[in-house]
Amino acid sequence: MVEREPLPFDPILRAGELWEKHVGDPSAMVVATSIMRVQQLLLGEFDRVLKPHGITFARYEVLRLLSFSREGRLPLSVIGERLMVHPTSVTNAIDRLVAGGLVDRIPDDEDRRRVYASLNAEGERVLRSGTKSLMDVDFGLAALDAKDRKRLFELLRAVRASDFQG
Amino acid sequence: MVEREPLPFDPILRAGELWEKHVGDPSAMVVATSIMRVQQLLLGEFDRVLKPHGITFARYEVLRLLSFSREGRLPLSVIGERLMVHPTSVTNAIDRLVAGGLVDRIPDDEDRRRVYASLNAEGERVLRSGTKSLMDVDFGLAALDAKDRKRLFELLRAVRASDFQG
DNA sequence: CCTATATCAGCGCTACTGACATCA
DNA sequence: CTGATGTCAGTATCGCTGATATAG
Repeated sequence: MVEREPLPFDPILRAGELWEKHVGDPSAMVVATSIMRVQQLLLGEFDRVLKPHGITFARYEVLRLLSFSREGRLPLSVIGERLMVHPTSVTNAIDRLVAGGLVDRIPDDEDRRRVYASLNAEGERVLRSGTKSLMDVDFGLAALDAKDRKRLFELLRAVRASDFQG
Repeated sequence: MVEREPLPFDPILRAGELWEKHVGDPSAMVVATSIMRVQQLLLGEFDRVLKPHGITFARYEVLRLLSFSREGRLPLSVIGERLMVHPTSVTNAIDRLVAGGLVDRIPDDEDRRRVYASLNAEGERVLRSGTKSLMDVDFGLAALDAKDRKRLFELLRAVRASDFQG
């Protein structure tokens, strides 16, 4: 994130006005651009508050997913499926979590192609402290009240409808 | 983007249920996670439809910004300010647009520290065809009607309020 | 044979830090 | 001198392709 003075105008709103004049209906363009910018703002803040804990937000999500599983461990393929990331990205993320001492790789005796990623005690500690840091900054969404969060969640849910059934 | 079968359940909704049980109020977490996923979906689709035109979405945004300026050219510092990206990222993006023959670098005679990026005829052609491709897929937002787009824009605007005054 | 799981090498992209040259 | 502009080297992250080993 670059430190910057606030602009004297909303750059996306301005782009929308020019788009309407020169191209046509700006409703989809301004929303898409807003999504990109908000994601950049949030991810920047998350990585900044998680940095003291030695993890990125992507790795935080892996830790959280593991902690929510019944035995604190999941096959790498399942991790990729749930977090919607590429298999090689999962291998890479687990490599780094293992190197950081937060997760262990455990081979599956029943299906020997499989490897589990398993949250260990240090991983649980880092997950707890990282969660506290993220909640302290309200996940970057302090500007929204409960009702707004619910509306925003539902609107975004419609956009990612292709991810799941029902 | 990985080709994948839709999950039989919404993974973010499930994470929210578990979060509520083990951590607390999930309203901010599920919205933040949704933003990350929707951004990933949209960017994947944009880069896929723009690939035949030889540009990424980031470079598309530079072309669009230049085309909206009075003379089709802007100093690199202004580009970084408007698109909220790091100065070195601007240099990198312009490098690639120049290499692709879409933009020219023009030194400023009045302030010789400055360099303009200037949209050329080929850049205008690529911008037009790229815009058509993006509009053909409705910027990934075909699931939302006009009213939903407006509501989503306003909610996201509150989150990025630190970017601008007013 | 075909498919699934995980890994590895390598490439492209973006973001950033730190350093630097140039110039108002 | 101070501060602004742009560039460069180098690093980190992530996403992907293609290939490979292993196993069901």
